[in-house]
Amino acid sequence: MESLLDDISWRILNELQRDARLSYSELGRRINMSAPAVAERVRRMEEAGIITGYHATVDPYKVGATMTVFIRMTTVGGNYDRLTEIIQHINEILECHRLTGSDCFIMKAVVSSIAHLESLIQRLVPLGSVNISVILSSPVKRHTITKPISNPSQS
Amino acid sequence: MESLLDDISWRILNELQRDARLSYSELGRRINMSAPAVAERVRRMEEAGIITGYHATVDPYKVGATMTVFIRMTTVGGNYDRLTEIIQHINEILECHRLTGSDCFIMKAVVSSIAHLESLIQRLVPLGSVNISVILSSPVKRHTITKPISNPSQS
DNA sequence: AATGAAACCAGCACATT
DNA sequence: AATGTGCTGGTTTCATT
Repeated sequence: MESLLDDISWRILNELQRDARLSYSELGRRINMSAPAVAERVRRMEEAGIITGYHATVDPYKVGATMTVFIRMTTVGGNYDRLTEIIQHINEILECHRLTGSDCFIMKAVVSSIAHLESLIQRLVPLGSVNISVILSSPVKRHTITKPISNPSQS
Repeated sequence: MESLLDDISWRILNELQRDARLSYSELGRRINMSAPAVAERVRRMEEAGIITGYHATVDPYKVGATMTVFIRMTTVGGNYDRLTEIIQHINEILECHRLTGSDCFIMKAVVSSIAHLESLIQRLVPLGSVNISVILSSPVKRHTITKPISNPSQS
């Protein structure tokens, strides 16, 4: 499979995944292209939905959180839709994904204390079985999406 | 517990978590403050490690990925350090966290095909037991970190 | 710690290739 | 689709409060 993007666009994506606040002129300098040309490529990637947004990353531990946890949940029957609705409004839940396998959902959440974690669990237990794992450390906090070097064979 | 940040800084964080490419002047307009004042607050939050970076978000499905998976792994003894070392260099692994509980690690990875997934699993199985769940959908893709309204009681 | 002024530089639109 | 130009507006520094 060929990459869907050319090398120049991948270089732009690499730079913007590392630092989303780079100016178009600085971006142009780094990849040897004029600022308007870079801006036009970025605009097209935004329009195509390749770039979905630019987000400042906040360290939760610097603003009051003491723990980040993964919550694995299994719901039954009617609680399924209720859960997806309820978790939208729980600020502590940063992500929620529906999965194959025996865990219906996995969520990442930040809490400020054990008491806070307990109150969060209390809101979820009526909707299914809840299993909490606390993050001890993160060997890979974030890795940027890169151009595939060459994809493994596929039929 | 009082919030560690005042309301103005929280408003800046909210805006920058939503759109990291906002100019200081636009930011200033939104929160009724001069551009240099906003820039100075942002600079201090960066310096304090509250803002750890600004990142463009790339839709993996628009650049060749067909699946996002969670990989849960348990290692034994000597493979522990080897695993943390090896996963640093696997581009497909976007995140890796060490957890309490029976799963030593949880990772998020993107792959372009089933064959690609199989080759990724092949690289990991020598290091421990591997359990894959495929993301079907993401009811919460990302939620910004917000000011705690009032923390639950804690001793 | 915020403001306002000024110098500098970036963004944007347009004409050109 | 990239470049260069020129105008508009943003960023940054500094003096002031």
